[in-house]
Amino acid sequence: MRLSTRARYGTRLLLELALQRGQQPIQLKDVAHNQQVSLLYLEHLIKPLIAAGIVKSRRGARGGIWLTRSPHEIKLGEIIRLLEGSTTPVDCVDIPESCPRSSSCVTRDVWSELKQAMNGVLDSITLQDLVERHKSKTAPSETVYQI
Amino acid sequence: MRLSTRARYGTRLLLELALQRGQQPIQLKDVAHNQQVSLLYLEHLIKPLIAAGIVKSRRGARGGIWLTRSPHEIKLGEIIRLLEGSTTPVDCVDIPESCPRSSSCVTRDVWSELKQAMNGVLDSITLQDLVERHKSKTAPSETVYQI
DNA sequence: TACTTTGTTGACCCAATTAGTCAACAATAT
DNA sequence: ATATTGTTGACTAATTGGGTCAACAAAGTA
Repeated sequence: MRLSTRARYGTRLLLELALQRGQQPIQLKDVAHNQQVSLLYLEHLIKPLIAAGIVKSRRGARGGIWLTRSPHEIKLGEIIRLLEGSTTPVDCVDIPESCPRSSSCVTRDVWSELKQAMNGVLDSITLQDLVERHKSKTAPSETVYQI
Repeated sequence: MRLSTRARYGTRLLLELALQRGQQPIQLKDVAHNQQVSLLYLEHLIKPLIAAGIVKSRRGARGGIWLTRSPHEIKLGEIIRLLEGSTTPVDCVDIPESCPRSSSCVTRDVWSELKQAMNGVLDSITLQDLVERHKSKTAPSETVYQI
């Protein structure tokens, strides 16, 4: 049940875009550097995100990429499903015809519940949530700070 | 985030043992036939289950395998973790040292919540639950039955 | 005892997927 | 023009998943 690096790197890529959200497009090169991921690899990850319209890009000097929507309108589930294909633990949950047992299979029901639980978690968290969590991790409230 | 066939076949194997629970050991050959899975493959799946003590076996004529515990004492989570290694979506959740970002990484926190949600579902279901679900699927109550 | 049955083990293999690189190309700003 | 930056498709390397084979070990049965 491992998550692919596509999904993990992709999430960090988008988090980076959310954190640096501003006027300027952000360069893939910088994201690659900040997140310590190969630029060549990121170039491929970005494709489905652009295709889905979550990210836009501009080529050429001072080009780059940016989020098209506000971070609190982007659910993690959406990202993961996009990069991972689906969150289903087993094909038969999405495509009943892929297995003749589907209608009578009790384990299939369990995998379906598993998928729902996963989506439940992932759809309850937005990019904005990640941004806030990140801020509170890296810059703890001053009242907490001690000598 | 796909479940391996190990976990799926293994679950079905144990369900089969729970359904046929009785005096006689059950032969792997029969399970393979009923579940339409290669016997040669099942032989390997059974190994960790025996090692963990969930299943016992006897060789030779009229040998076979059987559950050592009552089905309502066997959680699905236990089975999956055994066959899949762990339910963690990412190594760093189980082994923080595997990534230098661990302590400050907000995506790691999310993957950790994901793991917990999955374990929550899987640990709330026992083999006995599966047995009952199976029975109610294959032999629906007579009051429901209609002409 | 000899033979049959059944589980056990380790080595091996094949295919698919994942992760990642390279190089040529297309667009855009200066 | 030319620097810069994203885009694309082909390619490769490594890993994993799924599965087979063959030799072996134990336990019953004639």
